[in-house]
Amino acid sequence: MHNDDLVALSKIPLFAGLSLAQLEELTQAGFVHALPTGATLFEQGEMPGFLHVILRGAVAVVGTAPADQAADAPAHREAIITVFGANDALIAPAVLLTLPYMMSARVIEAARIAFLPAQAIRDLLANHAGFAQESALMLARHWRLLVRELKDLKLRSVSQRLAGYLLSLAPAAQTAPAQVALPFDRRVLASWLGTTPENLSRSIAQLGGLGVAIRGRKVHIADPDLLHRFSREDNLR
Amino acid sequence: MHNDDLVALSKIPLFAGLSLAQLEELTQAGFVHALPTGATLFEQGEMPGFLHVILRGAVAVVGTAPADQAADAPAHREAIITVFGANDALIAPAVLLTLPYMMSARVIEAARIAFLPAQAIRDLLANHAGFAQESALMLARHWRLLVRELKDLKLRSVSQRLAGYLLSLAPAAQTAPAQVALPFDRRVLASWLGTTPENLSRSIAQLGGLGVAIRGRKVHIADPDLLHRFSREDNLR
DNA sequence: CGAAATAATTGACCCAGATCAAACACGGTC
DNA sequence: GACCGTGTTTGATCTGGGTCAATTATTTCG
Repeated sequence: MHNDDLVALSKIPLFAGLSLAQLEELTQAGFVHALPTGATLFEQGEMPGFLHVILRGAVAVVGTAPADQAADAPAHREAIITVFGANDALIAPAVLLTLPYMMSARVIEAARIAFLPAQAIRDLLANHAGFAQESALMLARHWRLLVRELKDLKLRSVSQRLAGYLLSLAPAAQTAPAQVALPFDRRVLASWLGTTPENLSRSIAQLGGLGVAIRGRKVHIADPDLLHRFSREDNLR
Repeated sequence: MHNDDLVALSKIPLFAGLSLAQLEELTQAGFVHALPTGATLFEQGEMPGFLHVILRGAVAVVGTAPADQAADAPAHREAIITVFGANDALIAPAVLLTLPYMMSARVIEAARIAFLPAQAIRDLLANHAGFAQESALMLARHWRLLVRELKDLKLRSVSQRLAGYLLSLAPAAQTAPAQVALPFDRRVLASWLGTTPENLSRSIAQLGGLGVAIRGRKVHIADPDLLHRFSREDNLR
């Protein structure tokens, strides 16, 4: 494993408590891969072999509906459950519990990813108090992310979710007009927001009436405050 | 705190690693309340003061949409995000991270609940390796529960979710007809499944065609296997 | 550069599930 | 047993968002 990668890992809170020796032992049997958009890290149902840590890029975690084996096969559906970015560890729960993945993971933005052996991670959890503590805190944060998605899905419309998402891209600019860039293509964005590309288009058009102009991946938000009120977002993260 | 309660707590994996002395210290500043259906444990937005552990009964965790302050107030919506039962610890993430609750908690089945001071829990996380490890494992399990709900919501119909829920009530009876009882009233069930009571009724009627008879809270499943195929559930928990 | 492939938008239509409203079905209580 | 309130079902209608299909950008690449 390259030294830069080791340094990057050591800066992630989850591993910050490890001594250099421990970190080197952990990465001994691990490796780093650069993966292009579209690459699959693992499939739903597989047993986890590694904890994946994203050093750069982004990975979507997608759930796939059990295929219908009826004669009129209806194109197996799938949905992005959540997206992980740089410095995130990918699906620790399956790794820690030694249970099969409930979802598949696909690279959606060219990524550099560390593969750390699952057993070594489990050993760390059992033997390293600091690691266990950081694991708990990380999992707690991840839990809250999912809760937010669940609340969004049950309580807000597609347009509201889109509005909220656009605001989340803008760095805290509450009143001044903001200019942001969409990090993903429409298909990914749609699936993440829990809708279809067609509908996303319509929602984008709808937000035009609230001072949002989107051309390509460039987004101009004329009045963040107005948008925020429309999105009906609670501030709870 | 009553001694029976102490014993009950000590049997929960999360606290199993504590010595008797540590457990007593933890419960020193805590207490146990018996709460009727409808009681509220905490509200969305509040800062957590306690970790709640359910000794008996059940608690629903509900997200509420920010009220619309427009003139035509549209009855503030809310949705059950998940339900916790006996031996579950309620929303450790907010407690561990010292962040406001993202949801409210309401008793939906007469409950006996231990209130453990949040700060004591955080201290345990920092100082007790076994507790930190068990916390991580518990949070990992909870994460997978939410993932399942998210997948269900995005990929399956109300009837399919209902079918899956009914099967989850029946203890592993894969082939033989099964008789189960709904633990909650229709309103709660509907909200949990992500629908309305009216629609739940219709879904119930629909399942009649698959050998499911529901009268009151008694459910008779004539052919669990048929129901299972209809529900299109993957076995991933 | 221009053709082919891919991505995004637009339009027409459909459907699962929500909403509104009314009719029932009960368990309690007196 | 009659009364009342709550919980449940049924019916009619509406609608957000999905699906299908055709069109119009964008890329990608020879």
